[in-house]
Amino acid sequence: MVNNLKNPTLKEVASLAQVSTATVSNVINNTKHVSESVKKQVFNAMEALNYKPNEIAKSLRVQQSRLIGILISDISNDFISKVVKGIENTLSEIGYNVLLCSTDSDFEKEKEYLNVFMGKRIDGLIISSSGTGDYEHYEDLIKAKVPVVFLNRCPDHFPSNMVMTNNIKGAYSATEHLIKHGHKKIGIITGPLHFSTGRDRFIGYQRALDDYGIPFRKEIVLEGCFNIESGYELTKKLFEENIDVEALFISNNSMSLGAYKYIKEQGIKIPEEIAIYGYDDPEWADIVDPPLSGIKQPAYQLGIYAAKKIVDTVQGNCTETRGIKYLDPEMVVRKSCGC
Amino acid sequence: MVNNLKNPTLKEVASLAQVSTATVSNVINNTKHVSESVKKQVFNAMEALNYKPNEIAKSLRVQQSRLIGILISDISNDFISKVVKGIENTLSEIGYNVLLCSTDSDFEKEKEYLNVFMGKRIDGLIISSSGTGDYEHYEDLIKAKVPVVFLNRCPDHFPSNMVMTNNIKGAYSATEHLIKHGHKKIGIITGPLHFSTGRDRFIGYQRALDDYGIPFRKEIVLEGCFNIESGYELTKKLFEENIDVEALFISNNSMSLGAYKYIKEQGIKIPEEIAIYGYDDPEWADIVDPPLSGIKQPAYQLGIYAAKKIVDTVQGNCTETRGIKYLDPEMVVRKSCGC
DNA sequence: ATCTTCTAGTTAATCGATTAACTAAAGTAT
DNA sequence: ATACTTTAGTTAATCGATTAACTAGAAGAT
Repeated sequence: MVNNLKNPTLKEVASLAQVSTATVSNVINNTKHVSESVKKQVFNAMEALNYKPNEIAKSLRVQQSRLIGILISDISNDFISKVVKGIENTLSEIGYNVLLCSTDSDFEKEKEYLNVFMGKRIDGLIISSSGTGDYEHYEDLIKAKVPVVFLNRCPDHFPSNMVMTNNIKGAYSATEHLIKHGHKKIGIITGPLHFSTGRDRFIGYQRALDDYGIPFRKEIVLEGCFNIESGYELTKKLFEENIDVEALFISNNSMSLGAYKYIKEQGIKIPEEIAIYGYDDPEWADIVDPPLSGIKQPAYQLGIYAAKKIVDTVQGNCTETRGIKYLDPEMVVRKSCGC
Repeated sequence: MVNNLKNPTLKEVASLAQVSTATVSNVINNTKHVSESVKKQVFNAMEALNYKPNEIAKSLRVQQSRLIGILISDISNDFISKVVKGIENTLSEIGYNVLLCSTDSDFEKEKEYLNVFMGKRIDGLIISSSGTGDYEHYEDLIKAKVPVVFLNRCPDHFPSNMVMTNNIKGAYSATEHLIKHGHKKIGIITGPLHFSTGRDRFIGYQRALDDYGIPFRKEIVLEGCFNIESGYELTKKLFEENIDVEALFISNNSMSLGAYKYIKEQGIKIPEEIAIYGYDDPEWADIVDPPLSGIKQPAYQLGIYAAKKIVDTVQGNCTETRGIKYLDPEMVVRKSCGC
């Protein structure tokens, strides 16, 4: 009797079907013509043994793992998880799988993961991470010629393709909208300015002020981390220090949540006492009071695009090495801005 | 010169260090005593070539992939993504990696993924999925002796370990709390009753009514899917059909969001016109008006526990085959219930 | 009838690691 | 001095697939 604990091998299938291993392989992969009768024997043998090809052995031989790594800072972020969903759905359709790594923006962890990725011989990598803006550790990837696509947060001088939303444009629209409501004293709660997301949204904000002739005031730029706590603390600071501001542009979903938390606690009125325009369009945006106006990023689409791009690169159908694709964000106007 | 496009192999390291491949392997894995001088030669050679062991080759030889599959319905769900984060963080520390598959509760997709998993020879699998309550397709896993841990949604008669929150208890507490507010007409918006989560929360609800001598009324049980749309539609139905209800227990975060959406739209007053207790504790719970009372599940902890369990099983340190671990949910009382 | 081409398969090397079995040299006990 | 252990390494088989190179027989061309 066949050993039940071990998976049957191609060799066993071959011997049961009374053909060579080459023939079995050719049947499975449709790589050479095989007569119908022999095919049938092979299929029968596969069926009888409940054979499942060992993809590890295949990977070793053909030198590709069919694995795409995803390096992200935090899978539990609303926006990121939608991106990942887009990536996963797309890749699985093309026959690739996702190796997920969540770094918590920890530099050391990120470095370690890169080594794991190289060890597992991933075919390509999608990166939406990096806490510090320090990118030396990506050098190894470049050396090893691992195809990389950067998503949303992008290092400046890197021979890799990038996919991102047009953050400058989005932030510009939000700020412009507040200006059109008649506000001149518009503050910003921003994430780290060494992230491209943080920086670009800040630039959009600045540019809108500039275009409308509103002088830039350094004291109403509040920089923190892209998380709930930071949103809360900076809003608190704003009000406790009585900073002279009528409206606020907030740079991402988590920070908006934090801001709302403080504002609700204190019973401050939106938009009367402070008008708000956020970035991102979290699912809770239309059930809070007042509903949050935001800049909706096409998260799922972003994932799809990144997935397609990395596969194209892996398969050599994409010769571009520093292409930047911008997807446009969308204004979702609700009430928090004063509309 | 060494070919730069290909990763250096252990053989190349061996030849540069002028030792056998066995010795290099022993140095890397610390499997046999090797003299300091030889060790140094080997390390130098590794360094010089920038050698990274090929984990695929290793996997083939030692017959383990160090890969754990995760089969989930939707990574963009708030609760699930936290679970996944817990799993990933825990596994990566023990040297395992996560192969992520999101099924959208699509039965065919799930079947396909199981095949992919078997092909990739994952060492173990964590499942929190299955749309239909149909579990035959897991048979193959059992046959192939792939260790499985079920998370949160669990089939009834399966020789696998399970990790879940005590849904009955959580739902009981929520319902009991509404009863103690003096309500007798308490409806439920529930997910599919063929999911163990749906069913157990329903049971908890029923049991609480029973214990307090409140007669069960079939017409105030509204069953739908665990998503926003369903929460919205069922709430709409409730009010449009003028069903006689003072309070509502809502079975998960997405459905609560949908309910709030409808209620806000219609300007219905919570808790005066309808008191609400939800399941889950989404991040927006305390910024909506009134803040949502909920049953908080230890999502991250659940992930940690499942990860540890699957590794223990894989490594043979866990002989249990049908252990069920319940983690307790926690009541978070805010204002929507009437407090 | 002879030579060429085509068809349907087989044989065996290969991918890059691990590891059981072996060996030569040095150390130790009697 | 002899026999036994220990030490520090090597040799070669192995994991399970793919695939280039080969082969025997049938078909087709002249």
